[in-house]
Amino acid sequence: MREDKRAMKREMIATAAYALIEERGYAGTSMLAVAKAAKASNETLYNWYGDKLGLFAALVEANAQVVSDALEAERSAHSDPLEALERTGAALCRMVLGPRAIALNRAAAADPTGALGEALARNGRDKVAPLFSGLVRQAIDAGRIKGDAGEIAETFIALLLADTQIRRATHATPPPEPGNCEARAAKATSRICRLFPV
Amino acid sequence: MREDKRAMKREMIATAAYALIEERGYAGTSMLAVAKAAKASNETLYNWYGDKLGLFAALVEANAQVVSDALEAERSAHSDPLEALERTGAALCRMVLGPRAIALNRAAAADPTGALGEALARNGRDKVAPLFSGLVRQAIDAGRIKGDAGEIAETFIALLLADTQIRRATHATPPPEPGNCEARAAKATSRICRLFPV
DNA sequence: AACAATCCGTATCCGTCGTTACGGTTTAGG
DNA sequence: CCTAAACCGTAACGACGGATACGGATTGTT
Repeated sequence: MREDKRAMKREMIATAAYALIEERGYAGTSMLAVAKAAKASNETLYNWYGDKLGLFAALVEANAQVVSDALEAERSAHSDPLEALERTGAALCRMVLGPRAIALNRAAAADPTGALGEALARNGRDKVAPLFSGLVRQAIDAGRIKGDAGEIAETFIALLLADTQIRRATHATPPPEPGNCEARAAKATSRICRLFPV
Repeated sequence: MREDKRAMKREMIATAAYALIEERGYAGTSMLAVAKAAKASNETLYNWYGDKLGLFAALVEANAQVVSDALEAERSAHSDPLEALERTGAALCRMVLGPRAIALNRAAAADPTGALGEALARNGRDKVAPLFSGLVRQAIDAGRIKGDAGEIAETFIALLLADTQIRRATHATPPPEPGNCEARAAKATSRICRLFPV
C-alpha cells in the first residue's frame, strides 16, 4: 500500500475509533467495529497496531503531534510575548477540550494498565509544560513579568484549564462554547501579569 | 437485616468495588466479583442497587456525602476566614485526589451513558463551589479580600487543583505525597489575596 | 415456634469482545 | 506479466460480564 493511501486508511481508522468511543465508551469500542467502520479488516488492524492498546497508543501519539504542531504554529504567529502566550493558551484549551483529546482521556481512564495514561503524559502534558515555560521565558526576558518560568507556566495552565478536563471527560460538562477558550486565555494571561509583576 | 448490619454490608460492598476498579478498571469490575469480595450474592446486589450503574451511582452519592461532611467539619474548625479557606481547600484536595474519588472519576469516564458523570457533578462539584463561595464571602466580609465571591471561589479551586484530577484519573500521576495538598492550598490562598486585594 | 422475606452460593443464558485464522481479492514489486 | 505480500470479509474460539433464577440457609416478625 502506498504511503499516502496508508495515511488515508490510518485516518479512516482514527475517525472510526473516535466516533465509536464517543458513542460506546472505550470498553464498548471493539476492534471489529473499528475495522468495519473504517472499511478495513481485523487482520489489518492487528497487523498494523498489534492489539487494541497498541491502536489507542498510536492514536495518543498521533493526536499529540497534531496538538504540538498547532501550538507551534500559534506560538510562531505572534511576536509579542504576552500575545503569543495568550493565543497559544487559547489553542491549547481548544484542543485539550476537543473531542479527540477527551476521547483519549476517557480511554486512558478506562485502561487499568495505565499504559495509555503514561503515553498521554509523555507525548502531551510533559511536552506542553516546557513549551509554555519557553513562552513565559520570552515574556520575562522582554521585561513584561518576573519570576520562575516553570512556576509561572504551571500557574498559567492552572488558571487556563482548571478542572475543565476531568469534568469534560466524565461527561459532567459539554464541549465549550466558541470563544470560551479565548476568554479563559485572556483572563489567565491578565492574572499572570498581576501575580508576577515586574 | 438490621440497619447497622446493612450499613456494614454496604461498606463491604463499597470497599470491594473500589478495590476491584483500582485493579481491573470499571469495565473489568463485574458485579459477581464485587459480590464475592463483599461476601454477598449477586441477587442481593441487584436487589439493593438495581444494576451495575445503580451500584456506582450509589457509591458516588455516598462518597459525596463523606466529602461534604469532611469539608463542613474543616470549615467549622477555623474562625479566621482565610485560614478556613486554606484548610478546607487542603481537605478538598486530599479527598478529590484520594483513591475513592479517583475511582469514581474513572468509572464516570468509562460510562458512555454520562449518568455517573452527571451524578458526580450534581452531588460533588456543584455543591463544592457554593461552599467555597461562602468561605470567600466570609473573607470579603472580614475585609481580607475584595471582589465577586463566585469568581474568587472558582479561581481558588483552579489554583488549588489545576489539572491534577485528570492526570490522576488517567494514571499519569501517582497519589500526591503527604503535605502536598497543604502546600497547594497555602499557595492558592496566598495568590487569591494577591489577585483580589482590598 | 411458625412463617415469610431476604440472603447466599451457584448455575444458567445470552451477548459482546479480544484475538486468530482462512479463502479469495487486490496491490505492490521485480 | 507473474508472484508474493497485504488486505478484505467472514468465521471461529474462548473468556468475560450483565442479569436472572433456584434451592437451601438465615434472619426478621408476629
